[in-house]
Amino acid sequence: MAGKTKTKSKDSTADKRRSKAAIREENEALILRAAEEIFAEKGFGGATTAQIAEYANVPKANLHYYFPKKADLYRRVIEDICNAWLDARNAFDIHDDPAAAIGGYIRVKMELSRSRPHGSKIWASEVISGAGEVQEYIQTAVKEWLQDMERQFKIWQDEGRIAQVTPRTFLFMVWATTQHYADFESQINLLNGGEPLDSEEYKKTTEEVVGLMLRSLNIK
Amino acid sequence: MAGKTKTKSKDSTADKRRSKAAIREENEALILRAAEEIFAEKGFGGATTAQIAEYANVPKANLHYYFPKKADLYRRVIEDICNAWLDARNAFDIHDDPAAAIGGYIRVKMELSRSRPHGSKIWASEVISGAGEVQEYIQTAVKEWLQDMERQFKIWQDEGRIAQVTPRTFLFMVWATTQHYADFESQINLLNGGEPLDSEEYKKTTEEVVGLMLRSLNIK
DNA sequence: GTCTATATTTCGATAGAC
DNA sequence: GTCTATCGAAATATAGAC
Repeated sequence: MAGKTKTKSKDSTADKRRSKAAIREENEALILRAAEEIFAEKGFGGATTAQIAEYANVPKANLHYYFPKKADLYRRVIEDICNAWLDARNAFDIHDDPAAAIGGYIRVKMELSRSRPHGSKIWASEVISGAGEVQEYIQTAVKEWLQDMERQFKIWQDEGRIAQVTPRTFLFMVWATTQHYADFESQINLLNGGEPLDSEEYKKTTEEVVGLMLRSLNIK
Repeated sequence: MAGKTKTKSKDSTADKRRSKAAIREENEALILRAAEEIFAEKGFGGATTAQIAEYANVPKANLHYYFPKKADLYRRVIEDICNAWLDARNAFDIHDDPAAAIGGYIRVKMELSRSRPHGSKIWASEVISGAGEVQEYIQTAVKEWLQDMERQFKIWQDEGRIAQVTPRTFLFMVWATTQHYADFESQINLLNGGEPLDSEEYKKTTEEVVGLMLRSLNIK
Protein backbone atom coordinates (compact mmCIF):
# COMPACT_ATOMS: atom_id res chain seq x y z
CA MET A 1 0.00 0.00 0.00
CA ALA A 2 1.47 3.34 -0.97
CA GLY A 3 2.43 5.67 1.81
CA LYS A 4 2.73 3.03 4.46
CA THR A 5 6.41 2.21 3.88
CA LYS A 6 8.58 4.40 6.06
CA THR A 7 11.95 3.17 4.79
CA LYS A 8 14.54 5.54 6.15
CA SER A 9 17.43 6.35 3.83
CA LYS A 10 19.77 5.08 6.57
CA ASP A 11 18.47 1.52 6.11
CA SER A 12 20.99 0.67 3.45
CA THR A 13 20.12 -3.05 3.10
CA ALA A 14 20.10 -3.08 -0.68
CA ASP A 15 17.23 -5.52 -1.28
CA LYS A 16 15.01 -4.02 1.42
CA ARG A 17 15.19 -0.46 0.21
CA ARG A 18 13.49 0.09 -3.03
CA SER A 19 14.84 2.81 -5.26
CA LYS A 20 12.68 5.84 -5.84
CA ALA A 21 12.24 4.72 -9.39
CA ALA A 22 10.86 1.40 -8.22
CA ILE A 23 8.51 3.09 -5.78
CA ARG A 24 7.30 5.39 -8.49
CA GLU A 25 6.68 2.56 -10.89
CA GLU A 26 4.83 0.59 -8.26
CA ASN A 27 2.58 3.43 -7.18
CA GLU A 28 1.92 4.57 -10.71
CA ALA A 29 0.79 1.06 -11.57
CA LEU A 30 -1.48 1.02 -8.54
CA ILE A 31 -3.05 4.32 -9.50
CA LEU A 32 -3.35 3.42 -13.17
CA ARG A 33 -5.18 0.22 -12.37
CA ALA A 34 -7.65 2.06 -10.17
CA ALA A 35 -8.02 4.86 -12.70
CA GLU A 36 -8.83 2.43 -15.49
CA GLU A 37 -11.72 1.05 -13.48
CA ILE A 38 -13.12 4.37 -12.28
CA PHE A 39 -12.79 6.07 -15.65
CA ALA A 40 -14.52 3.10 -17.25
CA GLU A 41 -17.44 3.38 -14.88
CA LYS A 42 -17.84 7.14 -14.73
CA GLY A 43 -16.17 8.54 -17.81
CA PHE A 44 -13.54 11.25 -17.69
CA GLY A 45 -15.85 14.00 -16.49
CA GLY A 46 -17.75 11.83 -14.05
CA ALA A 47 -14.72 10.33 -12.33
CA THR A 48 -13.06 12.26 -9.52
CA THR A 49 -9.44 12.10 -8.48
CA ALA A 50 -10.62 11.54 -4.90
CA GLN A 51 -12.48 8.37 -5.95
CA ILE A 52 -9.50 7.07 -7.87
CA ALA A 53 -7.14 7.78 -4.99
CA GLU A 54 -9.43 6.08 -2.50
CA TYR A 55 -9.86 3.05 -4.75
CA ALA A 56 -6.09 2.82 -5.16
CA ASN A 57 -5.51 3.22 -1.43
CA VAL A 58 -3.40 6.31 -2.00
CA PRO A 59 -3.82 9.76 -0.45
CA LYS A 60 -5.27 12.17 -2.94
CA ALA A 61 -2.19 14.40 -2.70
CA ASN A 62 0.01 11.48 -3.75
CA LEU A 63 -2.07 10.87 -6.81
CA HIS A 64 -1.41 14.45 -7.84
CA TYR A 65 2.24 14.01 -7.03
CA TYR A 66 2.50 11.20 -9.57
CA PHE A 67 0.01 12.61 -12.06
CA PRO A 68 -0.15 16.40 -11.64
CA LYS A 69 -3.22 16.78 -13.83
CA LYS A 70 -6.27 14.56 -14.05
CA ALA A 71 -5.95 14.75 -17.82
CA ASP A 72 -2.37 13.40 -17.58
CA LEU A 73 -3.62 10.36 -15.75
CA TYR A 74 -6.39 9.84 -18.27
CA ARG A 75 -3.99 10.01 -21.19
CA ARG A 76 -1.73 7.44 -19.60
CA VAL A 77 -4.68 5.10 -19.14
CA ILE A 78 -5.68 5.54 -22.77
CA GLU A 79 -2.12 4.90 -23.88
CA ASP A 80 -1.98 1.61 -21.99
CA ILE A 81 -5.23 0.51 -23.56
CA CYS A 82 -4.02 1.28 -27.05
CA ASN A 83 -0.91 -0.80 -26.43
CA ALA A 84 -2.98 -3.75 -25.32
CA TRP A 85 -5.08 -3.47 -28.46
CA LEU A 86 -2.07 -3.40 -30.70
CA ASP A 87 -1.41 -6.97 -29.61
CA ALA A 88 -4.84 -8.23 -30.64
CA ARG A 89 -4.17 -6.98 -34.15
CA ASN A 90 -1.50 -9.55 -34.71
CA ALA A 91 -3.79 -12.48 -34.14
CA PHE A 92 -4.73 -12.15 -37.78
CA ASP A 93 -1.58 -12.45 -39.81
CA ILE A 94 -0.63 -15.97 -38.87
CA HIS A 95 -2.98 -18.07 -40.98
CA ASP A 96 -3.68 -18.06 -44.65
CA ASP A 97 -6.92 -19.92 -44.13
CA PRO A 98 -9.76 -17.40 -43.67
CA ALA A 99 -11.65 -19.57 -41.19
CA ALA A 100 -8.60 -19.94 -38.95
CA ALA A 101 -7.52 -16.31 -39.31
CA ILE A 102 -10.91 -14.70 -38.78
CA GLY A 103 -12.03 -17.22 -36.17
CA GLY A 104 -8.80 -16.76 -34.26
CA TYR A 105 -9.13 -13.00 -34.32
CA ILE A 106 -12.70 -13.14 -33.02
CA ARG A 107 -11.64 -15.44 -30.20
CA VAL A 108 -8.84 -13.06 -29.22
CA LYS A 109 -11.22 -10.11 -29.25
CA MET A 110 -13.78 -11.99 -27.18
CA GLU A 111 -11.07 -12.96 -24.72
CA LEU A 112 -9.94 -9.34 -24.50
CA SER A 113 -13.52 -8.26 -23.73
CA ARG A 114 -13.52 -10.78 -20.94
CA SER A 115 -10.11 -10.01 -19.47
CA ARG A 116 -9.98 -6.24 -19.92
CA PRO A 117 -13.54 -4.94 -20.04
CA HIS A 118 -12.51 -1.60 -18.56
CA GLY A 119 -10.22 -0.85 -21.46
CA SER A 120 -13.00 -1.52 -23.93
CA LYS A 121 -15.40 0.68 -21.98
CA ILE A 122 -13.00 3.60 -21.84
CA TRP A 123 -12.37 3.27 -25.55
CA ALA A 124 -16.09 3.30 -26.20
CA SER A 125 -16.62 6.34 -23.98
CA GLU A 126 -13.83 8.15 -25.77
CA VAL A 127 -15.25 7.44 -29.20
CA ILE A 128 -18.77 8.33 -28.11
CA SER A 129 -17.39 11.64 -26.82
CA GLY A 130 -15.90 12.43 -30.20
CA ALA A 131 -12.66 10.42 -30.04
CA GLY A 132 -10.57 13.40 -28.94
CA GLU A 133 -7.82 11.45 -27.21
CA VAL A 134 -7.77 8.45 -29.54
CA GLN A 135 -8.14 10.34 -32.78
CA GLU A 136 -4.51 10.06 -33.81
CA TYR A 137 -4.37 6.39 -32.90
CA ILE A 138 -7.43 5.70 -35.05
CA GLN A 139 -6.05 7.65 -37.98
CA THR A 140 -2.74 5.79 -37.91
CA ALA A 141 -2.62 2.36 -36.26
CA VAL A 142 -6.26 1.40 -36.62
CA LYS A 143 -6.55 2.71 -40.15
CA GLU A 144 -3.42 0.92 -41.32
CA TRP A 145 -4.57 -2.33 -39.80
CA LEU A 146 -7.97 -1.95 -41.42
CA GLN A 147 -6.37 -1.36 -44.80
CA ASP A 148 -4.18 -4.43 -44.39
CA MET A 149 -7.27 -6.45 -43.62
CA GLU A 150 -9.09 -5.09 -46.63
CA ARG A 151 -6.24 -6.21 -48.88
CA GLN A 152 -6.31 -9.69 -47.35
CA PHE A 153 -10.08 -9.92 -47.72
CA LYS A 154 -9.82 -8.88 -51.35
CA ILE A 155 -7.45 -11.79 -51.95
CA TRP A 156 -9.77 -14.26 -50.29
CA GLN A 157 -12.68 -12.85 -52.26
CA ASP A 158 -10.83 -13.13 -55.56
CA GLU A 159 -10.10 -16.73 -54.70
CA GLY A 160 -13.78 -17.27 -54.00
CA ARG A 161 -13.14 -18.32 -50.43
CA ILE A 162 -15.36 -15.75 -48.73
CA ALA A 163 -18.49 -13.85 -49.70
CA GLN A 164 -18.37 -10.61 -51.67
CA VAL A 165 -19.01 -8.07 -48.93
CA THR A 166 -17.33 -4.77 -48.17
CA PRO A 167 -14.68 -6.00 -45.71
CA ARG A 168 -15.18 -2.91 -43.56
CA THR A 169 -18.85 -3.73 -42.99
CA PHE A 170 -17.91 -7.19 -41.82
CA LEU A 171 -15.05 -5.99 -39.60
CA PHE A 172 -17.23 -3.34 -37.97
CA MET A 173 -19.67 -6.13 -37.15
CA VAL A 174 -16.84 -8.10 -35.53
CA TRP A 175 -15.66 -5.14 -33.48
CA ALA A 176 -19.16 -4.15 -32.46
CA THR A 177 -20.18 -7.64 -31.42
CA THR A 178 -17.05 -8.64 -29.55
CA GLN A 179 -16.77 -5.32 -27.72
CA HIS A 180 -20.47 -5.49 -26.88
CA TYR A 181 -19.66 -8.24 -24.40
CA ALA A 182 -17.40 -5.81 -22.52
CA ASP A 183 -19.20 -2.50 -22.97
CA PHE A 184 -22.73 -3.80 -22.40
CA GLU A 185 -21.73 -6.20 -19.66
CA SER A 186 -24.22 -4.77 -17.20
CA GLN A 187 -27.10 -5.00 -19.67
CA ILE A 188 -26.18 -8.57 -20.54
CA ASN A 189 -26.03 -9.47 -16.88
CA LEU A 190 -29.40 -7.87 -16.15
CA LEU A 191 -30.96 -9.87 -18.97
CA ASN A 192 -29.29 -12.99 -17.59
CA GLY A 193 -31.12 -12.70 -14.27
CA GLY A 194 -28.51 -10.45 -12.71
CA GLU A 195 -25.76 -13.03 -13.00
CA PRO A 196 -22.70 -12.66 -15.22
CA LEU A 197 -22.02 -15.40 -17.74
CA ASP A 198 -19.77 -18.05 -16.21
CA SER A 199 -16.69 -19.08 -18.13
CA GLU A 200 -18.43 -22.13 -19.58
CA GLU A 201 -21.26 -20.01 -20.97
CA TYR A 202 -18.83 -17.40 -22.21
CA LYS A 203 -16.83 -19.99 -24.07
CA LYS A 204 -19.97 -21.38 -25.67
CA THR A 205 -21.08 -17.87 -26.61
CA THR A 206 -17.68 -17.18 -28.15
CA GLU A 207 -17.96 -20.22 -30.38
CA GLU A 208 -21.47 -19.24 -31.40
CA VAL A 209 -20.26 -15.79 -32.33
CA VAL A 210 -17.46 -17.33 -34.38
CA GLY A 211 -19.95 -19.61 -36.07
CA LEU A 212 -22.33 -16.78 -36.92
CA MET A 213 -19.56 -14.58 -38.27
CA LEU A 214 -17.98 -17.25 -40.46
CA ARG A 215 -21.35 -18.29 -41.83
CA SER A 216 -22.13 -14.66 -42.64
CA LEU A 217 -19.11 -14.78 -44.96
CA ASN A 218 -20.16 -18.12 -46.45
CA ILE A 219 -17.14 -19.83 -44.95
CA LYS A 220 -17.41 -23.63 -44.54
CA MET B 1 -35.23 31.85 -28.78
CA ALA B 2 -36.31 31.62 -25.18
CA GLY B 3 -36.05 34.72 -23.13
CA LYS B 4 -36.03 37.13 -26.05
CA THR B 5 -39.80 37.48 -26.38
CA LYS B 6 -40.96 40.37 -24.28
CA THR B 7 -44.70 39.88 -24.78
CA LYS B 8 -46.41 42.13 -22.30
CA SER B 9 -49.53 40.74 -20.66
CA LYS B 10 -51.37 43.82 -21.97
CA ASP B 11 -51.00 42.53 -25.54
CA SER B 12 -54.21 40.57 -25.43
CA THR B 13 -54.30 39.56 -29.12
CA ALA B 14 -55.19 35.92 -28.54
CA ASP B 15 -53.09 34.28 -31.27
CA LYS B 16 -50.02 36.41 -30.56
CA ARG B 17 -49.80 35.67 -26.87
CA ARG B 18 -48.86 32.10 -26.10
CA SER B 19 -50.20 30.55 -22.93
CA LYS B 20 -47.72 29.76 -20.17
CA ALA B 21 -48.26 26.09 -20.82
CA ALA B 22 -47.31 26.53 -24.44
CA ILE B 23 -44.23 28.52 -23.52
CA ARG B 24 -43.21 25.85 -21.06
CA GLU B 25 -43.65 23.08 -23.57
CA GLU B 26 -41.70 24.96 -26.17
CA ASN B 27 -38.77 25.78 -23.91
CA GLU B 28 -38.67 22.33 -22.37
CA ALA B 29 -38.41 20.87 -25.86
CA LEU B 30 -35.62 23.29 -26.69
CA ILE B 31 -33.70 22.35 -23.56
CA LEU B 32 -34.32 18.63 -23.98
CA ARG B 33 -33.00 18.66 -27.51
CA ALA B 34 -29.82 20.41 -26.42
CA ALA B 35 -29.46 18.18 -23.38
CA GLU B 36 -29.70 15.03 -25.48
CA GLU B 37 -26.78 16.20 -27.59
CA ILE B 38 -24.57 17.42 -24.75
CA PHE B 39 -25.24 14.40 -22.55
CA ALA B 40 -24.46 12.16 -25.51
CA GLU B 41 -21.13 13.84 -26.04
CA LYS B 42 -20.02 14.30 -22.45
CA GLY B 43 -21.96 11.81 -20.37
CA PHE B 44 -23.96 12.80 -17.31
CA GLY B 45 -20.96 13.72 -15.18
CA GLY B 46 -19.09 15.43 -17.95
CA ALA B 47 -21.93 17.61 -19.18
CA THR B 48 -22.58 20.91 -17.43
CA THR B 49 -25.88 22.72 -17.16
CA ALA B 50 -24.11 25.83 -18.42
CA GLN B 51 -23.14 24.08 -21.64
CA ILE B 52 -26.64 22.75 -22.17
CA ALA B 53 -28.18 26.15 -21.51
CA GLU B 54 -25.80 27.87 -23.89
CA TYR B 55 -26.41 25.27 -26.60
CA ALA B 56 -30.16 25.69 -26.15
CA ASN B 57 -29.84 29.48 -26.22
CA VAL B 58 -31.41 29.75 -22.79
CA PRO B 59 -30.04 31.51 -19.71
CA LYS B 60 -28.75 29.00 -17.22
CA ALA B 61 -31.22 30.19 -14.60
CA ASN B 62 -34.08 29.37 -16.95
CA LEU B 63 -32.83 25.85 -17.43
CA HIS B 64 -33.01 25.41 -13.67
CA TYR B 65 -36.44 26.98 -13.65
CA TYR B 66 -37.74 24.28 -15.99
CA PHE B 67 -35.60 21.45 -14.67
CA PRO B 68 -34.65 22.24 -11.04
CA LYS B 69 -32.09 19.44 -10.83
CA LYS B 70 -29.60 18.29 -13.45
CA ALA B 71 -30.64 14.72 -12.67
CA ASP B 72 -34.28 15.60 -13.45
CA LEU B 73 -33.27 16.77 -16.88
CA TYR B 74 -31.20 13.66 -17.47
CA ARG B 75 -34.03 11.37 -16.48
CA ARG B 76 -36.40 13.12 -18.86
CA VAL B 77 -33.90 12.66 -21.69
CA ILE B 78 -33.54 8.96 -20.88
CA GLU B 79 -37.30 8.59 -20.76
CA ASP B 80 -37.70 10.10 -24.21
CA ILE B 81 -35.09 7.73 -25.58
CA CYS B 82 -36.76 4.67 -24.09
CA ASN B 83 -40.03 5.69 -25.68
CA ALA B 84 -38.41 5.99 -29.08
CA TRP B 85 -36.89 2.54 -28.67
CA LEU B 86 -40.19 0.98 -27.74
CA ASP B 87 -41.34 1.77 -31.24
CA ALA B 88 -38.49 -0.08 -32.93
CA ARG B 89 -39.51 -3.22 -31.06
CA ASN B 90 -42.72 -3.49 -32.98
CA ALA B 91 -41.02 -3.74 -36.33
CA PHE B 92 -40.70 -7.44 -35.63
CA ASP B 93 -44.17 -8.79 -35.02
CA ILE B 94 -45.64 -8.06 -38.42
CA HIS B 95 -44.17 -10.82 -40.56
CA ASP B 96 -44.18 -14.55 -40.18
CA ASP B 97 -41.32 -14.89 -42.63
CA PRO B 98 -38.00 -14.74 -40.76
CA ALA B 99 -36.17 -12.94 -43.57
CA ALA B 100 -38.79 -10.20 -43.71
CA ALA B 101 -39.16 -9.92 -39.94
CA ILE B 102 -35.47 -9.92 -39.06
CA GLY B 103 -34.43 -7.89 -42.09
CA GLY B 104 -37.11 -5.32 -41.33
CA TYR B 105 -36.01 -5.04 -37.73
CA ILE B 106 -32.38 -4.52 -38.70
CA ARG B 107 -33.37 -1.81 -41.16
CA VAL B 108 -35.41 -0.03 -38.49
CA LYS B 109 -32.51 -0.21 -36.03
CA MET B 110 -30.06 1.08 -38.63
CA GLU B 111 -32.42 3.91 -39.47
CA LEU B 112 -32.72 4.77 -35.76
CA SER B 113 -28.93 4.89 -35.46
CA ARG B 114 -28.94 7.33 -38.34
CA SER B 115 -31.80 9.54 -37.20
CA ARG B 116 -31.20 9.55 -33.44
CA PRO B 117 -27.54 8.83 -32.79
CA HIS B 118 -27.59 10.85 -29.58
CA GLY B 119 -30.16 8.58 -28.03
CA SER B 120 -28.09 5.53 -28.79
CA LYS B 121 -24.98 7.17 -27.37
CA ILE B 122 -26.68 8.11 -24.13
CA TRP B 123 -28.02 4.59 -23.80
CA ALA B 124 -24.54 3.20 -24.32
CA SER B 125 -23.02 5.60 -21.79
CA GLU B 126 -25.65 4.62 -19.27
CA VAL B 127 -25.04 0.91 -19.71
CA ILE B 128 -21.27 1.36 -19.62
CA SER B 129 -21.70 3.24 -16.34
CA GLY B 130 -23.60 0.35 -14.82
CA ALA B 131 -27.10 0.97 -16.23
CA GLY B 132 -28.31 2.82 -13.13
CA GLU B 133 -31.05 4.84 -14.80
CA VAL B 134 -32.10 2.25 -17.36
CA GLN B 135 -31.95 -0.78 -15.11
CA GLU B 136 -35.69 -1.07 -14.59
CA TYR B 137 -36.40 -0.56 -18.26
CA ILE B 138 -33.98 -3.35 -19.16
CA GLN B 139 -35.44 -5.71 -16.59
CA THR B 140 -39.00 -5.18 -17.81
CA ALA B 141 -39.52 -3.91 -21.36
CA VAL B 142 -36.26 -5.13 -22.90
CA LYS B 143 -36.34 -8.48 -21.16
CA GLU B 144 -39.93 -9.17 -22.16
CA TRP B 145 -39.22 -8.29 -25.75
CA LEU B 146 -36.16 -10.51 -25.75
CA GLN B 147 -38.17 -13.42 -24.40
CA ASP B 148 -40.84 -12.90 -27.04
CA MET B 149 -38.14 -13.00 -29.67
CA GLU B 150 -36.66 -16.16 -28.24
CA ARG B 151 -40.03 -17.88 -28.49
CA GLN B 152 -40.40 -16.79 -32.10
CA PHE B 153 -36.88 -17.95 -32.95
CA LYS B 154 -37.58 -21.32 -31.36
CA ILE B 155 -40.56 -21.75 -33.67
CA TRP B 156 -38.52 -20.86 -36.75
CA GLN B 157 -35.80 -23.20 -35.62
CA ASP B 158 -38.22 -26.09 -35.06
CA GLU B 159 -39.52 -25.48 -38.56
CA GLY B 160 -35.95 -25.61 -39.84
CA ARG B 161 -36.16 -22.12 -41.28
CA ILE B 162 -33.18 -20.63 -39.42
CA ALA B 163 -29.95 -22.01 -37.99
CA GLN B 164 -29.76 -23.56 -34.53
CA VAL B 165 -28.13 -20.75 -32.57
CA THR B 166 -28.92 -19.29 -29.17
CA PRO B 167 -31.27 -16.50 -30.26
CA ARG B 168 -29.79 -14.18 -27.67
CA THR B 169 -26.34 -14.46 -29.20
CA PHE B 170 -27.74 -13.49 -32.57
CA LEU B 171 -29.85 -10.64 -31.21
CA PHE B 172 -26.91 -9.20 -29.27
CA MET B 173 -25.00 -9.21 -32.52
CA VAL B 174 -27.82 -7.27 -34.18
CA TRP B 175 -27.98 -4.70 -31.39
CA ALA B 176 -24.23 -4.31 -31.20
CA THR B 177 -23.78 -3.89 -34.93
CA THR B 178 -26.65 -1.54 -35.62
CA GLN B 179 -25.92 0.66 -32.61
CA HIS B 180 -22.24 0.70 -33.55
CA TYR B 181 -23.14 2.98 -36.45
CA ALA B 182 -24.47 5.53 -33.95
CA ASP B 183 -22.15 5.09 -30.99
CA PHE B 184 -18.92 4.77 -32.98
CA GLU B 185 -19.88 7.39 -35.53
CA SER B 186 -16.75 9.44 -34.94
CA GLN B 187 -14.47 6.40 -35.33
CA ILE B 188 -16.23 5.36 -38.51
CA ASN B 189 -15.92 8.87 -39.90
CA LEU B 190 -12.22 9.06 -39.05
CA LEU B 191 -11.64 5.78 -40.86
CA ASN B 192 -13.62 7.12 -43.79
CA GLY B 193 -11.20 10.00 -44.32
CA GLY B 194 -12.98 12.29 -41.90
CA GLU B 195 -16.21 12.29 -43.87
CA PRO B 196 -19.47 10.81 -42.63
CA LEU B 197 -21.13 8.19 -44.81
CA ASP B 198 -23.56 9.84 -47.21
CA SER B 199 -27.08 8.51 -47.38
CA GLU B 200 -26.29 6.42 -50.43
CA GLU B 201 -23.38 4.70 -48.69
CA TYR B 202 -25.41 4.28 -45.52
CA LYS B 203 -28.20 2.61 -47.43
CA LYS B 204 -25.76 0.26 -49.09
CA THR B 205 -24.14 -0.52 -45.75
CA THR B 206 -27.54 -1.24 -44.24
CA GLU B 207 -28.30 -3.79 -46.93
CA GLU B 208 -24.91 -5.40 -46.45
CA VAL B 209 -25.54 -5.68 -42.74
CA VAL B 210 -28.92 -7.27 -43.43
CA GLY B 211 -27.28 -9.68 -45.85
CA LEU B 212 -24.56 -10.69 -43.39
CA MET B 213 -27.03 -11.20 -40.57
CA LEU B 214 -29.48 -13.28 -42.56
CA ARG B 215 -26.70 -15.41 -43.97
CA SER B 216 -25.35 -15.97 -40.46
CA LEU B 217 -28.71 -17.63 -39.69
CA ASN B 218 -28.64 -19.64 -42.93
CA ILE B 219 -31.63 -17.76 -44.27
CA LYS B 220 -32.09 -17.79 -48.06
C1' DG C 1 8.05 10.27 -1.08
C1' DT C 2 4.19 11.12 2.10
C1' DC C 3 0.20 13.63 3.74
C1' DT C 4 -2.65 17.36 6.26
C1' DA C 5 -4.45 21.51 5.40
C1' DT C 6 -5.76 24.77 2.23
C1' DA C 7 -5.95 27.41 -1.92
C1' DT C 8 -8.39 27.79 -6.40
C1' DT C 9 -11.70 26.83 -9.70
C1' DT C 10 -15.79 25.09 -11.44
C1' DC C 11 -20.41 23.96 -11.25
C1' DG C 12 -25.09 23.24 -9.62
C1' DA C 13 -28.53 25.82 -7.78
C1' DT C 14 -31.16 30.09 -6.02
C1' DA C 15 -32.49 34.90 -4.69
C1' DG C 16 -34.75 38.56 -6.08
C1' DA C 17 -35.48 42.50 -9.42
C1' DC C 18 -37.97 43.01 -13.60
C1' DG D 1 -41.47 33.71 -17.33
C1' DT D 2 -36.94 35.99 -17.62
C1' DC D 3 -32.28 36.92 -16.09
C1' DT D 4 -28.21 39.15 -13.43
C1' DA D 5 -25.72 38.35 -9.62
C1' DT D 6 -24.28 35.32 -6.34
C1' DC D 7 -24.13 31.59 -2.91
C1' DG D 8 -22.44 27.16 -1.41
C1' DA D 9 -20.82 22.69 -2.44
C1' DA D 10 -17.64 19.89 -4.68
C1' DA D 11 -13.65 18.99 -7.18
C1' DT D 12 -8.89 19.89 -8.89
C1' DA D 13 -4.67 21.15 -7.50
C1' DT D 14 -0.86 22.88 -4.39
C1' DA D 15 1.84 24.42 -0.12
C1' DG D 16 4.60 23.10 3.13
C1' DA D 17 5.67 20.26 7.29
C1' DC D 18 7.45 15.68 7.99
